[in-house]
Amino acid sequence: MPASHFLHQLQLCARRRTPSTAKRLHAQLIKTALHLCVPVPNTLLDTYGKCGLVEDALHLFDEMPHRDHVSWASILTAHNQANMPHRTLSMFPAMFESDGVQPDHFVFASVVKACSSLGAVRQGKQVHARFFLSPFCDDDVVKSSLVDMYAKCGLLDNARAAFDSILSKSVISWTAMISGYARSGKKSDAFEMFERLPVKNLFSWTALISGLVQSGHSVDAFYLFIDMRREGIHIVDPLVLSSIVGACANLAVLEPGKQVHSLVIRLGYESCLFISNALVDMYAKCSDILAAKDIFGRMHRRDVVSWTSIIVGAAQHGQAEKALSLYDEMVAVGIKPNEVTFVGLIYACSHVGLVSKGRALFRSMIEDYGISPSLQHYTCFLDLLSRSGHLGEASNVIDSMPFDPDEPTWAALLSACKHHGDTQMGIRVADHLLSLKPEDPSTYILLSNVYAGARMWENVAELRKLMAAREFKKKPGYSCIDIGKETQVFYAGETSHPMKDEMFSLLKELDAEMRRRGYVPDSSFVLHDMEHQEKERQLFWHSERLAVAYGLLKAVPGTVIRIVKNLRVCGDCHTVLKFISSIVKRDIVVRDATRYHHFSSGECSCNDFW
DNA sequence: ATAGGGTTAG
Repeated sequence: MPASHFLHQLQLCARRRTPSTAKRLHAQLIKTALHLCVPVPNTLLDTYGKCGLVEDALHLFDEMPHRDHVSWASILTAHNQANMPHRTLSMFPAMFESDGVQPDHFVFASVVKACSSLGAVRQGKQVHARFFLSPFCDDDVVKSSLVDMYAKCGLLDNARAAFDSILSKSVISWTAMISGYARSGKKSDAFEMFERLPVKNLFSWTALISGLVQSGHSVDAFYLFIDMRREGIHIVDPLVLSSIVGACANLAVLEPGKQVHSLVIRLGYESCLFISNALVDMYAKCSDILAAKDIFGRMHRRDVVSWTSIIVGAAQHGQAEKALSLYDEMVAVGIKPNEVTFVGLIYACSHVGLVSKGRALFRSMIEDYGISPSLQHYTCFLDLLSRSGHLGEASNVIDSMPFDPDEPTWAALLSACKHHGDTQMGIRVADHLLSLKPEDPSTYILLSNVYAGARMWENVAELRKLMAAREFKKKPGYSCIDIGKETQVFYAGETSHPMKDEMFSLLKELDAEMRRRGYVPDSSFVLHDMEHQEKERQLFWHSERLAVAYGLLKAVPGTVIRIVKNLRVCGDCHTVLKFISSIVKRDIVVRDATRYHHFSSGECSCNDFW
């Protein structure tokens, strides 16, 4: 059998990604002693890489008596493809230091890509300099990868300079630049480039749409997706679908989410792993945890993202025990948790006050899985400790952690001091928090309550001065509710709605019944300086109450009322919604800025902590 | 023989 036959077979195998065939061909090559004939070793290396067998590729690479720039390009690319860009960068210097081989344009492209996936600007710039001085400095492919590298590192001007230096711009160069602008939230630049792009393919549309989703412009992304469908672009690859499912998740819009889901089914991508993962997350974020569980239950294959999505979903919906039992199942089937999984797990423990379980998980994360805790892990853990009254331990953790605590961290501790009546510590924390010049209006409410509780009026006065000086604008609160196919948005204090009279009398009626059942309005959640009566009136017109009233009037009787709020639910509305759920015997689900509240028979899934 | 753009969980 001639060597050319084997080369052909290997290339076929690389294209079809069939690792077992690769190994069989390798064995046959050794038997026929062809495995040393140029270019067989390099082709084998490439095939192993493409089949996902990096370790075998590396073994082969180490044994090679003679390595040229093609061998190097292949092994570096293999590591990129195996999602090990770190190894690409750590191996690269040995190319000239040990083998005396200079990088060519293929090698440059691979190394720049590795810098790009790691966000390693410093090394990226070094490679750029080396490329600039090399004989390959005119190569447009390397320049495209530089565009991507700078854009991913947030250096849009450098990316643009690289883009402008490309002599003959391909659709790939354009896509890299558009994606860079979109991901960085430079919406108008992204749109302008996209308009100028002469031929738009699925890749270019996907780059713009997914970039916008990542930078929080999910509404724009959604409308673009509709344009793309109208243009008749064939969705031959499901990646754009995962972005658009993600857009529905970000916006917490269940109806459009369901429509996208049915499109996914029509196009035949429902069983694609990362699409199912995105769907699980979308349903959880749209408050339909049952649908999320259903998708998860029907998945043929589940990876760490699938498990983490459902664990985080269960935790956020107040189902802590479920989250923890899912974790046991996940470990039992041999899936290794990662740092995101532990965020969900510690969050779950914090929800139900499982202190020792949370401590054990925090330790296990470090000791069993070698994950060093991030600020987010510390924040979850601190939340757990302080909520359950372990204030001293929480304060020790703050002192010993390798991060500077931020506003939410101190605020969580302060809220716990208030809740557990530790005035001494509360005042210390409050003073510290105040010195950080907080940004979040809710921090001021908390501080004001703590100082007022301790009768420290001069501090309350100072707080007011500070707020006036900072002139921070309170974001207007709004709540959305879907009735059938239409969405209604309610702003706080809204008085122009066509159904306002009916909503008002319903709320009045419910208010009377609530007071009979022992409800006392808690106006400490109203920030502004005003008369007591006026404060109560303000509470009465909070947007979530308007949305609930509308839902009770318009939604099909007996169905779950789902509301999405942009800010956090205030403490008084939280009490009111619990009362309403028991008075009208309806389940109400509110997704606020930080968590999910399932109100049912007078109780809430968040255990009254939020 | 080898390279560059779009992908899900906090």
